[in-house]
Amino acid sequence: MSCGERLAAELRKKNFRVTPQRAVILETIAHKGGHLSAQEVYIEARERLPGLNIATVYRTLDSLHSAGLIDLLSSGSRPVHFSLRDLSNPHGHLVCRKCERIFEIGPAFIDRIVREVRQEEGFVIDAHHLTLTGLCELCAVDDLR
Amino acid sequence: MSCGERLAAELRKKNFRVTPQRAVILETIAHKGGHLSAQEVYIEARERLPGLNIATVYRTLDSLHSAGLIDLLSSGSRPVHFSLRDLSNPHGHLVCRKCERIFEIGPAFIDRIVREVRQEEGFVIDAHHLTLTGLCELCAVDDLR
DNA sequence: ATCGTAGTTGCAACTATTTGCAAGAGATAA
DNA sequence: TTATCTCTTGCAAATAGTTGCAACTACGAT
Repeated sequence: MSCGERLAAELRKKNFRVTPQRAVILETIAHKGGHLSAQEVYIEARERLPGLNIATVYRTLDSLHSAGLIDLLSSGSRPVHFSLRDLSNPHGHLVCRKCERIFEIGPAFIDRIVREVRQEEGFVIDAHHLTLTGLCELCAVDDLR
Repeated sequence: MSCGERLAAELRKKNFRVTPQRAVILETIAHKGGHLSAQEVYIEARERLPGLNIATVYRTLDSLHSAGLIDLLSSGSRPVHFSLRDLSNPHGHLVCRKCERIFEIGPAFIDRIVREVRQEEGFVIDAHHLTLTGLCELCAVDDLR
């Protein structure tokens, strides 16, 4: 299924409409790859759709997120970042609060955590956009003061 | 150890100074309980320290957080909320993205997740301020469309 | 008690994000 | 195709959060 088809299908499910703004913003995120801030998305996307407004970008990012098309990485502290959801590879992020590096958690382990939380608490975690903060291996050693 | 003594001890460790602003802000959070936004902290704290500036509040919340005195709840989407760190009860939060309710994860289960992530990934999650988003039991049922 | 250093604060300007509202435009049915 | 119903958008104003900088002050050294 193409990117555009998925966009249409997922938005419809939520009773959201398919608009040029949404398509351009999703394509921008898909094309650039990695994690982008709302402002970065705005700057990129406006080149392809000049009249685009920043308010629309924020609202669109919200919509795309609740439609499950993009994930967000709220690394504990400030600016939330957005990335294309990769259906074939649900993964999480470990954000080191010291060196700020971001590590991925693989699908297998994510599955395990999701299963455990569902069993213990009856809560279904979103496997996509699981973000944990803490200290990476190296920084943890340093932290023993 | 009193609240003031802990403040002093923890700040010193990080080479942070003990100031009236920091004391008032920490007391405000301790006194109100629960989770407060930066703006709420500002409004409350300013009553006890009239000249207090909003920029100071943001900077202070950062400092108190990195000193480990308060935790933050960044519920996936917008405004970050702060709460006093309860040393005797490290816990996490499950935020339902549908009904927005917040559930607590108990210390025992938190410990288990922390241990598992350390084993599998060599990453040491902060047990305080572990926040997961997803769907609560009720909303998960609805979500089966 | 006084001094000096470096961390902190308040201020003001700036950037980022949200909101209300009227005009615009997808989707569905006729 | 046209009408119609809502969802969306752009705009502008409001709110939230950040930053540079000079003045201030906690606190260890003298």
